[in-house]
Amino acid sequence: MSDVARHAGVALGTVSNTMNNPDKVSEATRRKVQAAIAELGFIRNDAARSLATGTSSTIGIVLADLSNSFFVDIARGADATARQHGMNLIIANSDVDLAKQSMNISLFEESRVAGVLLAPLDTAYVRGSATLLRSTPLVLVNFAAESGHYAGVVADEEHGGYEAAQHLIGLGRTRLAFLGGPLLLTAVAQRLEGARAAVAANPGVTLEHIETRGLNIPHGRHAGQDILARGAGTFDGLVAASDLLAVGAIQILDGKPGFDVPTDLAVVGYDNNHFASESAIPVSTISQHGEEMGRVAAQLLMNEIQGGPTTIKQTVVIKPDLIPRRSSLGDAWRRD
Amino acid sequence: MSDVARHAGVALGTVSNTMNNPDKVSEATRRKVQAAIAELGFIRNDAARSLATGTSSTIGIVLADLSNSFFVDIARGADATARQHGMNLIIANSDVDLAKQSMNISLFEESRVAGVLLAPLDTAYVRGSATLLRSTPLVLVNFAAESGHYAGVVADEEHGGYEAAQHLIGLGRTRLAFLGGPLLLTAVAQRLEGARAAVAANPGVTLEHIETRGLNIPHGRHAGQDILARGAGTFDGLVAASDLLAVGAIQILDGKPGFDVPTDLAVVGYDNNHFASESAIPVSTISQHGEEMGRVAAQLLMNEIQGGPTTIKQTVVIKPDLIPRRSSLGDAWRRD
DNA sequence: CTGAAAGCGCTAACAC
DNA sequence: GTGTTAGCGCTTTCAG
Repeated sequence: MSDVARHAGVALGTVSNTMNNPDKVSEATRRKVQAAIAELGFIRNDAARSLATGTSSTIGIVLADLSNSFFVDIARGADATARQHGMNLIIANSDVDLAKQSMNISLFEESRVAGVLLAPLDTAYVRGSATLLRSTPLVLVNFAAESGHYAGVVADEEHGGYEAAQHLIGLGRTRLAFLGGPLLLTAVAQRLEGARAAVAANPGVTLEHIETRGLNIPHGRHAGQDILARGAGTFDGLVAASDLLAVGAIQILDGKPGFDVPTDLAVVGYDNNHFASESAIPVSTISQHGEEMGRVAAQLLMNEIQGGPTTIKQTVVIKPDLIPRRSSLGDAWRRD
Repeated sequence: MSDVARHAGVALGTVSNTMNNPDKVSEATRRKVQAAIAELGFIRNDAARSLATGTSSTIGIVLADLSNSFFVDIARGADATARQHGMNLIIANSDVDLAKQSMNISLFEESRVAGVLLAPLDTAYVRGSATLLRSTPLVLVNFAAESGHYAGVVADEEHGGYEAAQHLIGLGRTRLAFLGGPLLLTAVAQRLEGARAAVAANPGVTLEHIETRGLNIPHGRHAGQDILARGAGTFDGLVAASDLLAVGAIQILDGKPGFDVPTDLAVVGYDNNHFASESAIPVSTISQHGEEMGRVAAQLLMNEIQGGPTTIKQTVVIKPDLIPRRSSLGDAWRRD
């Protein structure tokens, strides 16, 4: 930086000021300094800067699984509001690995980011590792903080499950199945609770839980075989805990006599996975609004960064919404 | 850190050593120090550390579009080899925005990462911004550096296009169409070249280019309408420049008389998009091996970080591979 | 605006 | 192993 100062024929402090307090520097000298910066290819050392100021203008987000478009949406939302506040967002991927998640958190902590957003692996696996961060502001995304120690934003999973089941019931379906598991995934358990609540509110409607070992397409295909074995007419409505599950089941069932989708069996998925609308039969789904969750989470983090540790740690709940498509509406649905 | 030293009853230098040169410290004192660290919740300040050493153990990757699973694969591959070398990988998303891309590069440059990987927006839009980085080692992914100033890893797009067309020709198809555009996307242009080369090598086979305005599903649907208008039998094989394009076209064409896929029209896509195997008709595709590209790119970067600026800037070419599925093989194909 | 200087938290080198 | 110290590149303050 002193090179720049010499090259521009100004004082070192003036160089610093043109970068940080441009209004304290006259138009003319500012341009001289910037010319020198460009000429020398000077790049300010952010490590030294944040050492000196004790602050940083970047925030980090730790994502459970980048392969899941839901998390990418969260990151995109967080990035948008971070930029609005003049901050940068950097991402670390835990890749469904608890050890990597811890490393990523430490990484951000040690590099003294202004704050961190954490979209952790599913709750059941995390509970217990209560103390996540002490000094750095931390906001949880898609995870309900137990202790109230952290601010956060979560989706109302139960509401989503309720909406899904209620949609099918509204279409006249009475013999429902809920596809999903394992139940130690709290999101799945809550979605099931919501579906049960909808059924309980509608006399004459039944719901059976078909537990799966996971939420991916192969699990859906496996469950599809089970449903097939139960015989046509056993169910006339299917709530799947994920879009992938729904697609897998549809791949097996649709076309088989007595299992036409949606005539014999109306299907609703969950997540609004990006390809759900492009699969063999576009899947009705529950959208969790990942991008909005990211925006809100980043906003909570900004509050905390500015407000200090006294800021109240609120948890914002985002309501998911139904997006009906062909798998439940049939020909009544049309693309766009 | 001096707090830790006092708390453990050792010298400041010893604390530094237990973290950086554990072998220079006796077992006993090392444990004392670590206990103090845990007790005080001490977190080493990486900004100060990298200021003092002039080095960093994290590398950054700037990705053109996180929504595209190809880039996520690249990041995953890079992360794997970075960890093998004891380094951390942080990600910044350009979100198909040139301005964000520049900001992200500067961000990493200023934070003095050990090196950066850049998977940039398509070449045509980037050419000209020749000087990307001076001081920080930089390796390009999925982009052919013109000047030889940067190391890089790219896919052999022409080979991919050749393979796709050759696959159809091998199946006895003779009236091919190539779907894709705009041609100022160099990847598309090169894939088309490859397809043309395959056709030229096989007398009696023809290929017509149907230009699209983009590579997404709606563009594919639009092109599908065009093909439909041309009448049944005009084409018997279709090479699409992306899986999304292929899916869109199939959505329109399959089922229409004379357009059964693959009987009347065999289709090959490109990218091995994660959902390509789960669409209405699983799409044959060309896989670019994103994860391997990421691994190789990170390895090149490691070489450069260790070897200094004298390291030769090589460009590694990864050959894409055909993954045949139902859209070209028909019933001969079985899942897995 | 200049010029000088203290200090951010750490590493690395020194004599003991 | 200890205790001390210079210095990484920047910000910030102060008198002029």
